Amino acid sequence: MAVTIRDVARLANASPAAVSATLNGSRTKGIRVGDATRQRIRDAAAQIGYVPHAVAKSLATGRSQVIGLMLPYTDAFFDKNPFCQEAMNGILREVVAAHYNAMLYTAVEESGDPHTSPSRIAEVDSRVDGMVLVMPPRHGEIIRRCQTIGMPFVSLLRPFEDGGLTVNADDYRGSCLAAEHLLSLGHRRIVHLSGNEDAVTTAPRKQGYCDTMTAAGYEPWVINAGFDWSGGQAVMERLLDLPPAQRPTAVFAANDLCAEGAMRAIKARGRTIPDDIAIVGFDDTWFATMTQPALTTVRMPIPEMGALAARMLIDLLDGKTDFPEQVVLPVSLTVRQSCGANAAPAAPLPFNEEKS
Amino acid sequence: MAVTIRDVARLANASPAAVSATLNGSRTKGIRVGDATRQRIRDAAAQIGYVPHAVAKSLATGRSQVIGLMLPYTDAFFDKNPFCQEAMNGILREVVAAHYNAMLYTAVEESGDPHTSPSRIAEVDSRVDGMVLVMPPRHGEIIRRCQTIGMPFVSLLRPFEDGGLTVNADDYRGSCLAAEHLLSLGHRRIVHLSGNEDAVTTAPRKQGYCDTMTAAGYEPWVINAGFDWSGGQAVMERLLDLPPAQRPTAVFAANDLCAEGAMRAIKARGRTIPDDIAIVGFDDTWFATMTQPALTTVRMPIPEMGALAARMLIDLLDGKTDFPEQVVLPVSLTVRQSCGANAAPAAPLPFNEEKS
DNA sequence: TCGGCATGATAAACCGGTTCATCAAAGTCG
DNA sequence: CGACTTTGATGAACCGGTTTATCATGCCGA
Repeated sequence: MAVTIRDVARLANASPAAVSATLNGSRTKGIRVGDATRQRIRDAAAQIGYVPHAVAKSLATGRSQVIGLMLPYTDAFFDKNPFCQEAMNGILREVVAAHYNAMLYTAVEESGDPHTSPSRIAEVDSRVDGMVLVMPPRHGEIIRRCQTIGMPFVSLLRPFEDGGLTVNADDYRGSCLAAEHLLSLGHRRIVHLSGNEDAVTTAPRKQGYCDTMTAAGYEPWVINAGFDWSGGQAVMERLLDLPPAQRPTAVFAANDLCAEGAMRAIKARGRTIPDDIAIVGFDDTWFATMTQPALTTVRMPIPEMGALAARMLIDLLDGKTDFPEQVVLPVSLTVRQSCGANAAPAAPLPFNEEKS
Repeated sequence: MAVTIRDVARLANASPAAVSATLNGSRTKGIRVGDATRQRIRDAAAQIGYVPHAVAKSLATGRSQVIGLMLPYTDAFFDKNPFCQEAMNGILREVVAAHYNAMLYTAVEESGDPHTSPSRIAEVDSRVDGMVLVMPPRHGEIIRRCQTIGMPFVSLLRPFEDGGLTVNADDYRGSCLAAEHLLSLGHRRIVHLSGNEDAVTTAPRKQGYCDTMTAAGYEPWVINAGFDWSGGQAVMERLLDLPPAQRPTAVFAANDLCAEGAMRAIKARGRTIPDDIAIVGFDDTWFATMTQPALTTVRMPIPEMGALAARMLIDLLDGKTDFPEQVVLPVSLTVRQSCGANAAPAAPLPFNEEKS
């Protein structure tokens, strides 16, 4: 049923070798094809609708032109968090542009079933030329597997210590920006809702906040809330139970989602944002514009980070070696309404704006 | 470097055929292996860490255990709309459970570059056993390609007329539910913001609304706004310019995103939802719980639809044939605050309603 | 006229699995 | 005991490409 290279060869009165060389451009090694034959082959291929068999080609060449995407498969990330979506978007842009394809792998959190999970990791197999690892759980295990079978990989959002090429954002600096911003608005009792303990971003985000607070002469105040919004909500509810004098006047959440949870708790108590409590998030995913009020948040260039990781992997596969092992992309602060720095449209105070 | 089946055979003092039969369970046809040999082979394989070469296996068997996912690659869908994310989530759940893998394809809206797009479609190739088409643009073209090369496929959210197996939700019925609900709340001037003209869901959603309104003796009122939130916002702004007596008292948007846009416009004018204008959306993606107030919307079981589509494809690949060509899943109305039917509780509880 | 060389082309050996056809040995039955 | 079946095992031919090694030819200069 399928039309093979030998069919084309027969029709064009040529050899399979000549067909292969012709259809793959002239980058073939030892095979020379004359112009006349070349033309006959092209015509024949077009005539019978020849399409190369990608699997056979892959077996013969040892390259598949496919890169694997390893994503976490938990509600908090894959399902509900726009982060993965945006990262994937950036990755795919590069992958498609480089004429590669993407194969999806999902890493499960816990290997309760000792059969399933190792087998899924084992599937880091001959079908892909390399891997982009988007902060999968059990990252070390996966990396070790890649290393033992010689699979090239680039990690997105993972600690350098695990080895390999990594792309990260400057979490520490981002936290400094957020804390400095809130301090500059006059806040003193600023609480930081920190993220999942096992995430690589949690420690530097915590540290940046703590260092900034301490340097300014104020007490750091950290409560773990996780990356999910329910965590932010639960923690915020407890904080609102405190007597007013001990209550925070500002919240710096580890995450946009967590910030949203906190905002819900605040609004549910009839408090207003940013007047009663100011909020700053982290990530600047697309839905940070959708909260009420719109969320002031630290901007990570997520799609760009994904694109860069993919680009690095593809370069690596093409034999390039002259790039840094660890890339840290800069972050910035996107100021919207939730922090109170921007006057709300209903009550503008245009004369108070100060540049500094 | 790589360890092959022949290495295992040599070490175990057996033939490649025996190794293949042993490691693939006993579902092999003509090859019989004794218990002793079987054990030797298992030991040998474990000892030298044999991992089957998926590409070679694929070439030999003609099956790759990979299914292709064709997704639209436009901002409105892939980037900003949780729909694709949720559908993908459902699809992946089934794919992984069936020990398949997923390969990602992106369909671009317009083939401005005549080179890129056909080649991407041509990549519906030997690497996948079947395709799940998630409402890709230029659907007909892709389907035709699948049909000519005999690639099995299942479509998600596409017209029956294009042929093949399809999974849809009952858009028409959903619109009826929404319109009936608003009518029952006493609304008469209900405007429907309709979706992208080229989307398959647009017509039935429009129709359900119109039929319900007409049947109740009221004038249908449809304005095209598209699926993006900016469209909803722009249209709503124009509507708010109308004199109060002509202004709609309720909006039924084709989409949660579109509904959010409309809500923004309303809130920006200082109007309140649902007291001044009631809102109902469509889809019930996760962020419908995040709007302020929480959005009343028609629930499509998106992950379930994705899972079903994947399940159908896998069944098809396994040779089953006894299922309907066209599946239409039921929809329901999720009543939250934006329609005014629920007295707005001060404390929203939307976090727990993930299961239904 | 002959060696050297560039050109055009091909047969055959891979890549790493699966599976068909064949065969030896052992067990079963009349 | 001979015929027949079952069990255990294997060599070799696939799958559809790529690539190496080899060869035939024509052209050049000496």
